[in-house]
Order: sequence, then structure tokens, then C-alpha cells
Amino acid sequence: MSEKISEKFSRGELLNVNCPSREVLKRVTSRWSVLIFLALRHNTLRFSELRRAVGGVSERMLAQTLRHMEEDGFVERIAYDVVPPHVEYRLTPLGQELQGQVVGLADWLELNVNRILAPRDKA
Amino acid sequence: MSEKISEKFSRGELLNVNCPSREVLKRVTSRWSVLIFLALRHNTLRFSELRRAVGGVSERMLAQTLRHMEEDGFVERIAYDVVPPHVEYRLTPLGQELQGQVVGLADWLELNVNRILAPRDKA
DNA sequence: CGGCATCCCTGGTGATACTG
DNA sequence: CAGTATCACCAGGGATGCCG
Repeated sequence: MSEKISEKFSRGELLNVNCPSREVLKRVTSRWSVLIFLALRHNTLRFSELRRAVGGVSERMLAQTLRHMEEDGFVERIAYDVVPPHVEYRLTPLGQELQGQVVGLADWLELNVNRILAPRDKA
Repeated sequence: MSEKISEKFSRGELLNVNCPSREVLKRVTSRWSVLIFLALRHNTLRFSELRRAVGGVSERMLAQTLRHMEEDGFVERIAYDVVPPHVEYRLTPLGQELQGQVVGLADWLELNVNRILAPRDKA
């Protein structure tokens, strides 16, 4: 019985409360991770470069989000043992795959934002 | 000068703090809207049906998220003037377009969740 | 049935200061 | 440079009760 549970949630179960994908979805769609995916789309970036690239992010949230993305296997952290410290972040192959989906969503939004916001301005 | 501002943010500016797409992104990637997009993927659903379809959502958040999605033009609310009340929700054409992007992300997550979660279980 | 109003509390987030 | 630690705030979200 119990060994069947994992199979039960193999697909199409995001709508189920207990679907393990829910947790991942929550982190992937979190406020800053989407923007970090965009920033790392083509580049490997250092912490401070990321901070400048992602407008409005605080050090705290950038570090926290990067740690989560690293835990999820989307981001690789490369630390050079020098002074002053030098750390680079880049997307893993898994992260690159997901980035494709995230960018698809983001691009659609940027292209169509006027269709969304314009009607509201008239009201 | 000022009339140029809207053009400045026409594309590739999600990383900018002041990009108007930021607000839309926030609502689209909010906890429940993603799941509502999935639930309304193929069907028109009533409020109570949506409540059952989207596991774990409270009445309050379902109503609130639906209102936001309606304001953004993604969801159409159809109220029949009968007793007891009968209200249906369905995606607008705009919502259908966005749904394609959201579903792409969700499907990828469900298909690859094991590649994400499995490594952590070993640790 | 399909909500809205209210209370309440957790946790996500920002600001600041500090460290290796 | 690349973070961590601490504090404080308030929006997100759950629970409950009421209404057309």
C-alpha cells in the first residue's frame, strides 16, 4: 500500500494538497527566484553582480533565495578561496531546463503586460 | 520625456525595480493563482467545484485570488441570477494564453520533481 | 451557494550592523 | 567581497461567523 503513494503523485497531482511538487512550486515561484533565473539566463554572475542585476533585492533575500535554489539543484555555487572572497553563481543543467519554462512565462508577461494593465488604467 | 517612460519598460525590464510587470508577475506566481490556472485548464468551474479542485485553498483565498485574476483579465466570472446562487469561472482568451506558460512550468515541475527531491532524500 | 467582514497569527521581507 | 545575525514590520493566509 504505502509504496504506492509516491506513484500516486507522479503526475497531474499539483492540485492535490499533499503533492510534493507543491513545495518546489512555492520556491520556484517565490518573489526573487524568478528574477534570479532571468539574471542568470545567459551569464555566470558574482554575488554583488547579481545584487545589482536584480533590482530591489536585499542582501538577505538574495543570499536566502540562492541557498534555496542551490538546495534544489538549480544553481551551482563556485567559491574561489582568495581574499577578498570571490563567489560565482550559475545555473546547473537542471536549472537551465527550468529556466526555459520560467523565461517563457516572464517573456509572455513582458510582451503582454500592456494588454493587462491598459484596461485598468481606463477604469 | 515622460511619455517615453512606458516604452522604456516595454521588454526585458523585469529585472528593473520599477518595471510594471513586477506587480503582474507577483499576482500570477502567487500561491493559489497558479493552481487555479491548472484547475481551469480545460473546464469552466463553479466556486465550490474550484474549492474542491484546488486542494487546501480556503474560501477566503479562493475568492480573493479569483478577484485578482478577474481584475487582471485572466478569468471571467459568470453569475446566474438564481437562488441558490450559481457562479461559474472560466479563463478568458488572455488567460488561456498565460495558462499555456503556467502549465508549461507546472508540467515540467511535476515531471522532474523526482530529480529535485530525490538527491535531498539521500542526504 | 457564493461570497464578505473580522480577528489573529505566522513567516516572508527589509534595514541595519557585524564578520571572515 | 560575500555573506551572517538581529530586530522589527506587515502582508499573506487560516478560522470563524454572517449575509443575500
